[in-house]
Amino acid sequence: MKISAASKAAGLPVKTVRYYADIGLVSAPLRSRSGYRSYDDGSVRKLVFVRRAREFGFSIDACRDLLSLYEDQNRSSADVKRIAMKRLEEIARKQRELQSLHDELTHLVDACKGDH
Amino acid sequence: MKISAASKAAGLPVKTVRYYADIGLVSAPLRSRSGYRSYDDGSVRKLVFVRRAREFGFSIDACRDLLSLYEDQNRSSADVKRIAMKRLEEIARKQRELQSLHDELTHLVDACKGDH
DNA sequence: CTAATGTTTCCAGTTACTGGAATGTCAAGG
DNA sequence: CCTTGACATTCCAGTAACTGGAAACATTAG
Repeated sequence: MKISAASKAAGLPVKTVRYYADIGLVSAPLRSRSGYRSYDDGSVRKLVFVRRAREFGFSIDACRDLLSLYEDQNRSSADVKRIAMKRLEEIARKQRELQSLHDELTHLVDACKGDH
Repeated sequence: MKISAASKAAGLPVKTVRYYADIGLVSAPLRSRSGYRSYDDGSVRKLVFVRRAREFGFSIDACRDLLSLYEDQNRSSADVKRIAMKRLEEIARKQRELQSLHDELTHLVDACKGDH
């Protein structure tokens, strides 16, 4: 799969996919003879994961940590769990905050139902 | 309320609060004799709103739009509703994406319950 | 009164892209 | 076979939204 197909599948701009490869976050597993990046399903899954994590404010470094959970077989189970749990707490907090934002906007919309 | 109290109440760094004032997103309603920014509850509420919106990837310009909903009395009710509804759709989408992220991490944690 | 802490402005640096130029590759049509 | 157009490459510069730090003034605590 060439870069534009991968970028489409991941929901990221081509530029960003190339950038992620440059900084060593998610690299294409190989290059074609002519130098084109060639992505497989595994790397696309990683790109999707990074896109979601980034959309919720996780830094590139945090994404690096999270991706390493998938890849580092030497990491202890407890270690993996600790990192993942910490992120889950953040996500739960973000979910609550998102709900507040949602409620505030809903209230705004409801206020428009009347006449004001 | 001076800037550090406002920043604490809003959950934003002092630097960021000052930055938001600089770019005219959320300004302190007045200055003390000595030039200190003086915030009231209304501006703190705006700061909290912006913090939440920013955390979910709304741009500064999008925040500007949303804040104007609170302030522009001349804006038509339908107009307000249209903008707010559009943002609500985005929020709903983000909620679904956040859930996917949550599920992926939960799966990771569950996989660690065993032995691997 | 003095020391510590808080605030100001200003300017430079950082993170994470994003746009654009110059160049190379490849499949399809004439 | 040739060329045209879409897609790829690298490299470098620019942008958005902060973030850190210096120099100077204000306020408060002891």
